[in-house]
Amino acid sequence: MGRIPCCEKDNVKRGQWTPEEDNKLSSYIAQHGTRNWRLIPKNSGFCLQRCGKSCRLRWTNYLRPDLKHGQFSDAEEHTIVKLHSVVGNRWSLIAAQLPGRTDNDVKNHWNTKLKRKLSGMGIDPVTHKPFSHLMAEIATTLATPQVANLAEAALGCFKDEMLHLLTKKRIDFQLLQCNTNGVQGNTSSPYIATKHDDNDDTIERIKLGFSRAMQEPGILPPNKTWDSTGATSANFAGTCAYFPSSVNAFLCGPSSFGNEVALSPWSQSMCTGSTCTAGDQQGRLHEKLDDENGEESQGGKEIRNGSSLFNTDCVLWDLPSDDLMNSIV
DNA sequence: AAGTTGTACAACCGCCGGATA
DNA sequence: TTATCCGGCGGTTGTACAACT
Repeated sequence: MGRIPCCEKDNVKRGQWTPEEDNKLSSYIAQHGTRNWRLIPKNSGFCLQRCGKSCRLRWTNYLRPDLKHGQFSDAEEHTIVKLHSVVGNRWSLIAAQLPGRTDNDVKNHWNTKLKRKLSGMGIDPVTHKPFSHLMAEIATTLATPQVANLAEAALGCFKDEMLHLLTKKRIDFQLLQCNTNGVQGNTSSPYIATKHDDNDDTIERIKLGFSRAMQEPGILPPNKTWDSTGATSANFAGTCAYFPSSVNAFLCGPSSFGNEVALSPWSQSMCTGSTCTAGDQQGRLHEKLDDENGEESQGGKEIRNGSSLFNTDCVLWDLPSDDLMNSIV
């Protein structure tokens, strides 16, 4: 029963393709097409010691003559972000809307650049919503004791990033700001003064502030439904008041949502490693909550099947392209 | 100059649904 | 009918190179 294997698994070459191998593969496909990948390495005269699967990947991601190999244009990036807000990580669907780009190209570009850009703007790259919006949404669904746990868990996620920021050169910028114009507060601020010697204490202060903010009834009404259409920084102003400005830049995001995205040196830098991971976790939680509420997300069945996928007027992510395309780093 | 860290991207891995012997 | 393979997909890893310390 079944089929014969596509190749001898222990007799195939792996790793980088050589120009000679590329030439062999291209020549074969030029003559015979791409009908049956498993036959390509076997066919006489080509002697490609590659798995058929590897041949297919090499062709579709690199050798295909209709591929673009240059940098992504602003328009392409904007398209990727918009489509990602609708269909999520369905790279093949997104790539299908970008002639000459492969799903691998799109995926790599998203992971190395676009995701960071969004995070740097205070937007969760998974849900395409402001981080602060997500935090508030999650908090409003929980009872007060759970909020304390949430604060603990969230700060656990953020701790690495916080430590990084509080101990690296970016603190110098903050100190410089304080010394030169005094806008950020006086230099005796306990948050600013803890440059190297008091990281744990700083984290504890942040955690305490976060817990207090989340449990403050006036700030986050327990049963209040977040208005996604009218959310502004005012919704979170009370929460932000508990933190030093540098922490607010992260927890509370840009000065206002939507069209005005203020990119402080702090918010710009908060987009790597654990922060993005935290965002992912929040995004999944948000999706889970939506599912439990019986709401079919934009990535639902009709989207997944969808030939009419991109005819939708539902653009969840609607920042001006200039804001998006501004380089963060 | 050497070591470290960050970035970009090619390639691989494992899973899934459909096809096939 | 069923076991197995193929092709496609998304996630992850490996590596070369650049930038930084």
